[in-house]
Amino acid sequence: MKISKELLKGSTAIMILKIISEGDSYGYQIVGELTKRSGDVFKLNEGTLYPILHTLEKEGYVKSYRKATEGGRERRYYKITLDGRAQLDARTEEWRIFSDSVNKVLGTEV
Amino acid sequence: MKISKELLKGSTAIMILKIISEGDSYGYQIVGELTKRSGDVFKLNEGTLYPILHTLEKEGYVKSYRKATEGGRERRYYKITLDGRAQLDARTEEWRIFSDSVNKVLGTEV
DNA sequence: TACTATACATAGATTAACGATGTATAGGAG
DNA sequence: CTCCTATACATCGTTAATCTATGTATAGTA
Repeated sequence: MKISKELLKGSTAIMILKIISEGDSYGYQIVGELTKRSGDVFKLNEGTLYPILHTLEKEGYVKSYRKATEGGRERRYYKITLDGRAQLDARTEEWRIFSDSVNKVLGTEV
Repeated sequence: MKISKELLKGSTAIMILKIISEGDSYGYQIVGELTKRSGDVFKLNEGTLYPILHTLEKEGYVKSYRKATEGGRERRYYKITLDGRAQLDARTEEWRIFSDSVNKVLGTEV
């Protein structure tokens, strides 16, 4: 099923931050990881991903560095900062409260 | 906690439809019901609610009718249609898949 | 009589995600 | 060697949902 892009709003950045928090990662890898973990539900567009990464860096939640593969290809890796970890915790809690509340209204609680 | 408005996007219309599905309801009542059920997490603005109601009606998911209270005050009640019920089911399922997927990525599963 | 809650409505601003498009390189197929 | 595909990063313009602000009007209360 294709998920409406509107549902996605506000939750994409935190999922990206979560993936980076588990180990330095680069753009293309993040897209793949998100697709895999969500069971093909989320297929992030590059036009969505890269601006988010730039914003996260500008806000100080991640730091990037360039590194070459064995093949000589350059990649831009992202590393989470302390501020980023705090932000991740806060937004994860926010997600929990939000989704609980929606479930209460919809009556889809377990 | 105040929930980021971006998280809300895409889930508001379905919550409104759900409330109407349980009994004819009018604007102001819906706002109050949503606030109550979510435990004060969702406090919908009127500027958000009314355009959504108009859109739901234009799409054929609800039908409205005017009715006066004992006091003589006019209210616009909304009633869900058959199409609206089908839409509610479909979007509820979409929400379930979406939130499951976010939880998978965030590792917040039970 | 004045204020507050109820009740509905619309306009403009903001913002996130999307699609389209562009650049460049590595690796494999032919 | 050449062409094609996958990888890798990037930006621009569009779309859409919500918000804030503002407006109108009436019922009930102080």
